[in-house]
Amino acid sequence: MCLRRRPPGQLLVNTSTLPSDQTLNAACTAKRQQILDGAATLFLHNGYEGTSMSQVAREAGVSKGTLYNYFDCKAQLFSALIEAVAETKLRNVYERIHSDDLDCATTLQRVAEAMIRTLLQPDSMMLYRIIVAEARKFPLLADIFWQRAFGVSISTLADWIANRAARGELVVDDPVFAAEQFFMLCQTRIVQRHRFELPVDKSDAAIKTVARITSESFMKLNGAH
Amino acid sequence: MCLRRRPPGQLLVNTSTLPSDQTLNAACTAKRQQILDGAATLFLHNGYEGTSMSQVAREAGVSKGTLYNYFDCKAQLFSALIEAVAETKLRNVYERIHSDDLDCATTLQRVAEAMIRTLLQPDSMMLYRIIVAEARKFPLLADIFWQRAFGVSISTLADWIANRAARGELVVDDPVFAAEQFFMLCQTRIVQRHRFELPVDKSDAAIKTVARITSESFMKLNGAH
Amino acid sequence: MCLRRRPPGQLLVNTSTLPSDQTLNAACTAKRQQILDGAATLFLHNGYEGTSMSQVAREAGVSKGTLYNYFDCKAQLFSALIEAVAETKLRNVYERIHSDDLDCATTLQRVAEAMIRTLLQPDSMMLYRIIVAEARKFPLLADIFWQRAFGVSISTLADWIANRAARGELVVDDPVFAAEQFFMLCQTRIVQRHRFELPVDKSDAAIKTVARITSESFMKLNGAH
Amino acid sequence: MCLRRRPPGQLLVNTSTLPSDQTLNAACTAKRQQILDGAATLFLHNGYEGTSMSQVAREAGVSKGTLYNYFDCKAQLFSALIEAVAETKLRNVYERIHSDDLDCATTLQRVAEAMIRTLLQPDSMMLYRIIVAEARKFPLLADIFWQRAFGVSISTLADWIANRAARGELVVDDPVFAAEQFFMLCQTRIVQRHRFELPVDKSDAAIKTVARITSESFMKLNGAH
DNA sequence: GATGAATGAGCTTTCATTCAT
DNA sequence: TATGAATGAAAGCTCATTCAT
Repeated sequence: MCLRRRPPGQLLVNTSTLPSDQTLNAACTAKRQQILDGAATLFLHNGYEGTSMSQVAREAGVSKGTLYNYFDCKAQLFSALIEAVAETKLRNVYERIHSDDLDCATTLQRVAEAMIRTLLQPDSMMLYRIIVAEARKFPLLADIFWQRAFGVSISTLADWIANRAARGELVVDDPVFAAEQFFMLCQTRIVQRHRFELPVDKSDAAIKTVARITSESFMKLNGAH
Repeated sequence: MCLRRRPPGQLLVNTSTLPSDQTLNAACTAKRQQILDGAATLFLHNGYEGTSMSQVAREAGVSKGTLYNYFDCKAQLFSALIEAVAETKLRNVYERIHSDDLDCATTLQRVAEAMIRTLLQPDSMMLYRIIVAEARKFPLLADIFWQRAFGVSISTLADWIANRAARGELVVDDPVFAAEQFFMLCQTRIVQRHRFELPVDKSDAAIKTVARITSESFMKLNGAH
Repeated sequence: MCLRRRPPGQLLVNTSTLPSDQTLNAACTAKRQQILDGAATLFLHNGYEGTSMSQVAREAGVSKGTLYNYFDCKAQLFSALIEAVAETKLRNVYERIHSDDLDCATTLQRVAEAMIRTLLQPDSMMLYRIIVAEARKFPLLADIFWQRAFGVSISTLADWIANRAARGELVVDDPVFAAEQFFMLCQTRIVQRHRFELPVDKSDAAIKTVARITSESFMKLNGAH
Repeated sequence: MCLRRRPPGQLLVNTSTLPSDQTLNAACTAKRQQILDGAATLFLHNGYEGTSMSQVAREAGVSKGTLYNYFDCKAQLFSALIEAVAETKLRNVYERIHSDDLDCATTLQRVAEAMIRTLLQPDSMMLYRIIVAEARKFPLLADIFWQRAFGVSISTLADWIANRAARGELVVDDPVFAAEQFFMLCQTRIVQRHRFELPVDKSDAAIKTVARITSESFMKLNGAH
């Protein structure tokens, strides 16, 4: 048995025991991916407790036995899934950051807009919900999520900020902290309220406005003047 | 065909049917409170799905039947609990705001510090996790939480900001948005990372530093000069 | 607000979704039959509400999980059982009708006797009790019971009556109504009283007497003279 | 404790222990009637298992404690109720029989019609369902029902038949059996089918037709010619 | 006598996991 | 390796009955 259903304390999933990518042959990987695809649909819709292994098996088109050939238990499947999903979600945000032939304010506004839109996507929103909800049970998960999603965004932006500071366009002591502030400011109003399922204007115009204010605020805080 | 346990759509709990603050007699209230206390311990530790009604009964020292005499179903108990908890959690934050004979920067720094400390408390942290996780299933919950916790903090701060702007100490177009930005900035680094269970310096000094930076940032954005 | 266990209205079990007589493989059918056998014992003894799924599982020698692998819910198991039982119960009655080289009165007396004996069997009696008791909750059940049991008997007898009328041995306007009257007359005294658990002579002789009177009555009502 | 919830064998309620009518003071009787009225509504709508003591208490406007002051257990309350209800239900049927200044056929047709209408009433129908369903568990109940309802009707009609036979209008060997046959014939088609919740024409015309056929049939079987 | 809060066994149903084929 | 039938613990919830007030 892998795990008790309702663990009294922490539910530790040692991700180091996951079959790592390099040692898997192709056929195995294909089936594994098939399972992960099915799992993604369900976990991101219904959460961890709301998804049953039978559902995953059906959705993925494999038997329950096969499921357990590839993943030792539900928690491990979940971990593997979040690992896979987190990686791809915020990619377009920091790709945006690299297109940096524009002035600071404009770039930041575009990044802010991309960030807001990404965070509002149903998948991302659900991912955030799940990670925050299950972070205590799956501490490694949050770590993975941070490293592959938020963390990457922050360090990418921090690098960009340091670069612009070097050029004299910004004046920044701690680029990482500044980047973190920037991402927090992005979440003002729309993202934050949407997380609480509160009614809020999520129109294009509203998003652009928050993005603009965020960019302007950042420039006020860290601009060269 | 057969009754589904997990409804596909929303699980609406009409909180207006909760025994409200009418004149419940003392005995009734005492037992009710006893149940809520037990429920708090468990729900705030293990989340909604992770807590069973049997556990709550045992923890509260009552029988399952008694549980259901006071609350129609698990969802309603949960709702009532969150309602009760949310109310008390952020109270000290906005009480801090009213002690306003100090200069802006100092007041804001104290508010930021109180906010950070509150959000870092295990209960608050768990409350945030649960609300975000279950907001889809319990839309009214998030609403309550917002109205009694975050919402109150924001509008209290917004009022203070408007007041200081009237005095000429701040220059602010949209006091509510400014307040929302302030609270987002409070969550930079420590709170945010703690939510993801990432290692982060949560020392007094670290908290004071983030509070100071937050206050300074706000003043840069909205100060009279 | 919360999910009610007992719906106020009808409990519809769409029997068309029951695994029908398709080509179920042998193993599946064997286990299914094993469950139905256990269910028959209990439901026919204790009725629908008086039988629990745990009891059925124990009686059938399977786990509760297995029960639910074969039947979606208690109502469906019950429906499937009644469907299976109803079919076999009255078969020997209408088989009796086909042996028709005898004169009318003798044939009818034999049919009446078979009918009375069948209706007095503990299983049939209990089946009648259950169907009548649960007809409101399971309208399709009564329908099935009628179509496979009483209905078949009536239409078989009605055909026989029409045939004899064509031969000039009977004079009948409405063969179906005549058949219905015949079956009601069969239930006079012994069957009726037994249904109410009243003391009544159920001896062979008594049965033969009622059968004879029934046959004679029918001939008086519909005989050629 | 009065009775186990799910009795393994028979559920005997010794009705001789019911507080008999003469020894009860007025106040007590009033409350008792109040309870029985509430119980009638529920038991006749939802059956024995489908009715809870809490519901009865609420419907009757008394506390559960009071319920148990007047009736030792659910089974006894149910017994007392059926006893009370059965008595009143078929009264109008045999009252019809006494108005006997008409010719046989007409009287019988009126009695048949009254009988059919009575049996089709929702209360009577439900009473029949309940008695038949619970007869095994409550053997005394069915006895009571027979003695106060069906039995009275039969013996009243049998007396009338004997009287008319003495007048030479009928030729009957066994008036009781003839009466039983008459009541069975009344149940042909409409009543029988309605018991199985099958669709059937329950119009005034249809009822009159069955009543007429029943009367004619009886006259054919037992008329003076 | 009347109340209704409290009890706890029992109900239907779900689901992670195993294992014979 | 893949299957899916089988398991059984545990879930949410009900209800006849008791008893302190």
